[in-house]
Amino acid sequence: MTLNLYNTQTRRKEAFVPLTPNAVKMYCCGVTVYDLCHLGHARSYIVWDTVRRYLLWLGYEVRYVQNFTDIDDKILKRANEREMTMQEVSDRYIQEYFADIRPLNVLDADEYPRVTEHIPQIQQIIQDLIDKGYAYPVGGDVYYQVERLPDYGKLSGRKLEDMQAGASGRVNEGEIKKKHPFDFALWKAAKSGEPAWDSPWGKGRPGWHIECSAMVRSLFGDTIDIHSGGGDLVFPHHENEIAQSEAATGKPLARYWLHNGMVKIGGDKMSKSLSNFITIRNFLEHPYDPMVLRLFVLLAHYRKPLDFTEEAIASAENGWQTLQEGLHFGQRYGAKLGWKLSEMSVDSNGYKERFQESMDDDINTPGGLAVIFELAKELRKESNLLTHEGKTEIASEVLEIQWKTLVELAGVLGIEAQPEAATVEEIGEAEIAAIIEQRTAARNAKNFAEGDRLRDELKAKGIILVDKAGETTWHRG
RNA sequence: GGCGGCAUAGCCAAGUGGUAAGGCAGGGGUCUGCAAAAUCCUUAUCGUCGGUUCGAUUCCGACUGCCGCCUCCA
Repeated sequence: MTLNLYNTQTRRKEAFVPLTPNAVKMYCCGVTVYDLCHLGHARSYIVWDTVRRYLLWLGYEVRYVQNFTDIDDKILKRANEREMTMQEVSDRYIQEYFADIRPLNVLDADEYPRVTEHIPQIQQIIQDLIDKGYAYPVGGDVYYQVERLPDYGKLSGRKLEDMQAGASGRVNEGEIKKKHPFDFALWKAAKSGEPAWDSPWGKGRPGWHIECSAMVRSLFGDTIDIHSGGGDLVFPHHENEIAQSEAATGKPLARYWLHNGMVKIGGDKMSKSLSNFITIRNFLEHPYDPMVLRLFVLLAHYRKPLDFTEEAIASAENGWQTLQEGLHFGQRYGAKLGWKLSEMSVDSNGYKERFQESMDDDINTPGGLAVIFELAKELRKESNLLTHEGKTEIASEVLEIQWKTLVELAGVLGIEAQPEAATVEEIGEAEIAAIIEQRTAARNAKNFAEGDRLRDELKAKGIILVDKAGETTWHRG
């Protein structure tokens, strides 16, 4: 089986072959740290984390790097508003990033390079571009000259002459300095009061796109395997990264460009500028288990738009309950069934194969989840039988393999259940037995109202009664 | 204006040239005093119109609708 990934640059699914066998160099565009992360960020990092986990599961050695953009106009603005330094703002929101993203079971990156820590490398690549004639300094700024690169626009599939400058309605002043409207800043001259670094072109700071080019080159070398990010970064950000890096090195920047679809709310893209975003924090305050969000995201294919609705979340929440019951099976019944918890990797009924088949097809997580749900539902059923009937027809070893397969495959998607908390002993077994006895008496006397009342009384204390022929058993809900 | 994407059941969502996974929600039956659990059954001609084909939801074209990007953006 071969992993196929949809490459934005070629607009096709392509067989994934890393530059170095068994090792994957993956770079993901991170956040600009001036505010809390919203559900769009959550989707993006859950998706790329899942790709990373899948590659690991396939046996690749993955080096995953994700940057923090800690120099930016919006950070400066926020710093001024709050009378903080730029670094105080970015440090704060880097902390917040981890506080929000880690609970989603997104693995930490191997490295988190920051722009402010790569100024020399950035200046070096700018100098290289000037030396090679791809960039020009003007009055303290340095611009990339897009017309010098014949294939500028190859990632996003556009031509300079087709684009409408300023179509987004956000054109800055200072346009006159540029030779072409789509030339973009590699280095920006310092304005008074802003943090600035010395450079051959005067005091200033880096432009937005150059950081990724510089950090990729510095950490990985000329070419990486996978470069990922949100679909809204295709143009101009990634297009410009390609322009910079490939002009500077003469080598392809990335072999596979992967982009996730946007999260929508009420039909529109969730974004800062539309002020229609929900932060991860707001969402989890509901409260929802973070796994609900992870499941919601993975229930859709990563490249498609994902509409955030209450109904879809409710659906994910119920689905999570199902998965959780399957995932808890081992904890609940493993010991009782005499599992030895030995290492075994027998694939039962081709579950892993079917899972892999879906995931190999451009990370088709909905297909992978179908397999996971199948396992979880079977285990939930057996769990119910054990709880209510005290027995199951399925051999213990079979259940053990199924459960391990479930845990393994769910884990590939980063879906994990917390161990069930031991229930607080609000009520002793003797007391329960006494109430059951009272209830049995009431029921024998056809006083079902009293019987139901006693059942509800216990239910309120987390005790679920099950009437079977001749006896009533109980378990903690 | 340019580039790109999407349209599948009540909702979410995969997928395939030979009559469509999965999740959520719902309906009906068996069992039960009622529940719970189990179990059986049940809910789609895949946006519209053409074309190619023995046959298309799946390929091609047109149309309609929605969305994203065109120097803030995950």
